[in-house]
Amino acid sequence: MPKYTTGEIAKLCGVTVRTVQYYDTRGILVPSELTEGGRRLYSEDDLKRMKIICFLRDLGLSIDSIRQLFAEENPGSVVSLLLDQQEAALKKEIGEREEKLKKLSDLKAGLKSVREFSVESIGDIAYIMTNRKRLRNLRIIMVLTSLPLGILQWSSIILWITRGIRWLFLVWVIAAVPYAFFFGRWYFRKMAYICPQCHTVFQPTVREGFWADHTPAARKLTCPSCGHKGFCVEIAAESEEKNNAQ
Amino acid sequence: MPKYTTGEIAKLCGVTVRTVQYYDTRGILVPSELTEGGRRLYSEDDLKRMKIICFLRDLGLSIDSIRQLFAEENPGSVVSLLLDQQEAALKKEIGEREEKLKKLSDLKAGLKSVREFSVESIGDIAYIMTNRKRLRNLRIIMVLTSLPLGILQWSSIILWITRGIRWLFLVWVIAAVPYAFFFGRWYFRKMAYICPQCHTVFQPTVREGFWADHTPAARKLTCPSCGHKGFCVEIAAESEEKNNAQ
DNA sequence: TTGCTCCTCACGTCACGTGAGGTGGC
DNA sequence: TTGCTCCTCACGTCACGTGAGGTGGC
Repeated sequence: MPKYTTGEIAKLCGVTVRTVQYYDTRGILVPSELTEGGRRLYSEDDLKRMKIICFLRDLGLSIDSIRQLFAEENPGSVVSLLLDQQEAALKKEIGEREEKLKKLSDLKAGLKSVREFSVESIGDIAYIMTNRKRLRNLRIIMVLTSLPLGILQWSSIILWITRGIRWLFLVWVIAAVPYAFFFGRWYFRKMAYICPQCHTVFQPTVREGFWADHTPAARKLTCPSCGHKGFCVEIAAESEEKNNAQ
Repeated sequence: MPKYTTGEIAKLCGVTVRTVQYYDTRGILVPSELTEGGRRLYSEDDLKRMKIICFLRDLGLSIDSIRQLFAEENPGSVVSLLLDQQEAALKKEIGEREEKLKKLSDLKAGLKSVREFSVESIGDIAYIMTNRKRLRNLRIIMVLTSLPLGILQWSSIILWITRGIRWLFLVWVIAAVPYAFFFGRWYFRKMAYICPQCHTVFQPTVREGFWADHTPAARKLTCPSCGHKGFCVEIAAESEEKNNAQ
């Protein structure tokens, strides 16, 4: 019957000597013999056991789980439980990492649109990312509520040009003015803007916001905190309950 | 300017007090003020910084990476590098976990075919799994080399039955006998079997293997180690170089 | 005798969690 | 004064890696 030293076991199983020693101290692979000098000697069975241990570790099972399995009277029932647990754990870990990857690529995309990068830009982008869902919802509401007026606007213009009918255009104007007034109030209460200079989140007055130059995602405003005037990214404002809670 | 305590910062960022304190000792979020009693006080800027830290930690960046980013003179160049590294690391981790999942489901499938489970069965299945590729290759070679003889066999039988021509069958017999002889020698040098009793890997004599009862994956053999007679799973033997190396 | 292998401490890793025992601040 | 929060050690987590200093075995 051949006997293996620590180093031989390690080489045969593709691990370090330290690992073999460690499994001894953890009690999952105790050498079946010791020399007078205190050196570990492993039997053929020990080697087989070590290979099983390495295989299970390679699946990600913890040392305690492996010990449990070896200690169990009828391991058949435990093994499938452990494997199912491990499968679930691995799937969860993969899910977490995929979520992180998603956030990473969002952040990267966000960074591309930043002109002058500073570490604080990351905060802005993070803020934009977390509020994006609410922002999208707000924009959908916005488009839907202004749709009837839009249709009215264009049909009245077409009628005016093609048939010379002007009264529908007048109807639109009469409808549009109060709509713009109430809509503006609603809109600038729901929206907020990030100053690219001092990274403060602020809400402009309705008047300033309404008349400000803007793109689909930003608006040229003056930051009330630092006085900087420039295009500020639009985000959804914190919800009112939160503001009240403060 | 409001000042935040450790607990407030923790609550606003969704972490524990201990984490906020820890970031202080690690030097990535040092409070801008201390009370006379030694309590930490954080400014508005500290809060913003903490939010950035939490966001980056949520992507999986290490504390040292984050420190690096804050310390950098022009962080724009570093940030994309760090994010790319992190993306690669996450993808690698996902890949590793998917590999483990694959092995797990292979092991589960293997366990289903085991009648009487013992922990050693795991070793057998692990062994089968690692050798499976070579086994498949050997079986492909086996099928391909025996294909011409098989065609000869069946065409000779058909000719005999339909037209009464017997000489082709004789040709097959003359060809098949030496083929079987050499093929058997080759086959049982390449294959090995696992004893279900003592889990030893062994190679039978050509004679025993050749005449043994068998299924596509197992063969009824007597284990030279423990004397157990029963169906032993077929695997690819260790390659000869390895045997010589021992 | 000379390398080589192995031995046992003992500390380090990473980002905190968990008490213990004490104290600040409303 | 009473809770509540916060403070600083200091140890634990998990599976080893990495020396240091010493020794066994061919």
